[in-house]
Amino acid sequence: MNIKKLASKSNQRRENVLQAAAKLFGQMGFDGTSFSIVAEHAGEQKTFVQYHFDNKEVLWKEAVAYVWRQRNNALPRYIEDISLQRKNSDDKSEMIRDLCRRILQFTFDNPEWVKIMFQESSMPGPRLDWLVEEFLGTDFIEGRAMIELAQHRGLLPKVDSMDLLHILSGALIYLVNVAPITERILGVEPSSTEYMEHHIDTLMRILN
Amino acid sequence: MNIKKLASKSNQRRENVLQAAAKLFGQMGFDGTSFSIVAEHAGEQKTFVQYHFDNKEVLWKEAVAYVWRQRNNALPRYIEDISLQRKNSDDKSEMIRDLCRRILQFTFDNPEWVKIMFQESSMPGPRLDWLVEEFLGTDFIEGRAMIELAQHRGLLPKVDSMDLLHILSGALIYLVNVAPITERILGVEPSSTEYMEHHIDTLMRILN
DNA sequence: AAACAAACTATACGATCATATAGTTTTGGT
DNA sequence: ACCAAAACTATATGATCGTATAGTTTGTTT
Repeated sequence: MNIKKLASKSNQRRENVLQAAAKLFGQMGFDGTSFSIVAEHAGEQKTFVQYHFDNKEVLWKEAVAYVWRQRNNALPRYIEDISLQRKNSDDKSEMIRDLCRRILQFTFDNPEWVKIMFQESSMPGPRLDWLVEEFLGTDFIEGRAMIELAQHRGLLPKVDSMDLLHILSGALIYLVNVAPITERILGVEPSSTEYMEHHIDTLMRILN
Repeated sequence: MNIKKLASKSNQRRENVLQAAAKLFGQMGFDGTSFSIVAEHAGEQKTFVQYHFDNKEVLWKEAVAYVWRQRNNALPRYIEDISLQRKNSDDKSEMIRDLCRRILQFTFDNPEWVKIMFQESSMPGPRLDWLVEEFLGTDFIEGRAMIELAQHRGLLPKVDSMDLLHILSGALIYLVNVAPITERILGVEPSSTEYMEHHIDTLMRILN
């Protein structure tokens, strides 16, 4: 019954709308995204979108929740994988490097979560409050806890964990955020494996 | 005559509009900013704004140029100050720290340039092309040159200069970008001198 | 002071926005 | 087979968007 509901044709159309909405909200922002555009990108009627999502704020919230659901499906598993995968002390540094790699890869594949976070942070208001309460609060706290775990194992320098979280997040996310600019200026593709690996190499060298 | 033009009452009103427009474009994005809102915030009529700036794209470009004019008035001077200020080898590390401090301070005071850069980078198009050609191209090249100068003087680790530029920029800018979030979660004010100094301290300790 | 250009404003227009409501189709239980 | 409810769609409304144009004020030159 639950499965049936999840797999139903209706829900598939609904999910399509959420996917399109998430992408568009990330690209065009809240104001730049309209029911008509979302519907068009999802191959649906505008009224279909409005039927399933009462108003624009509801659509936005559900789209954001959709994005974070994907993020939580992907990233925590990475982290568990990594914390379990402590075979010998040789590949200790390999662990943190792998975590960076996975975060970078996920963010390149699903940049919406960062875009939306930055958008709302640029324009603090009720939507940012909701974001913090719903997702960002725990994200920050868990991120800090992970940093402290890595520090305790000697994988990261023992500086203020919140600062280090910001520095690391910034270094990784900035790469994704300015990727279109870098591509235009240097003529390289920052989302390519080679570029990412090179960037992480540099980051790791600095951290040791 | 030129001075008269710059100081004229008319030009003062025009500059006011540009200031309001820059702030609003940074906060609300291109789509979220309208002639009426800009006019309202500048204390002018909508048609006054439209008279001076033929269309929205012109208004946006002139607002961006206004922001970069301010940035170039402020930052390069800092850099010159710093490169001239090499008294003894003791305060070498103090130089790079001071540069970070000034960039951070300027960005907290004038966050528009980062916001606009990220907005357009999220939604690549003709506006981003214009931004790159007009400002970002030289910014990147000059930034890298400055990193390499600092590396040559032994102030920064000798890793890939472009990567290091991204890492440093990211670490500094991310702090500003998530400041409203940090404030809500930790209850501290990231733009305060104490927080900034602490953050830079951590960054410096990692870089040495 | 007359004339003319530049600076500014009032008004209007079509498009599109978010939203509301009334109507139609599809579905599931009996 | 029937019918009520759920799912979906067609159409309408008022607001605001960017833009255009015609009209008014202001300033300068002669």
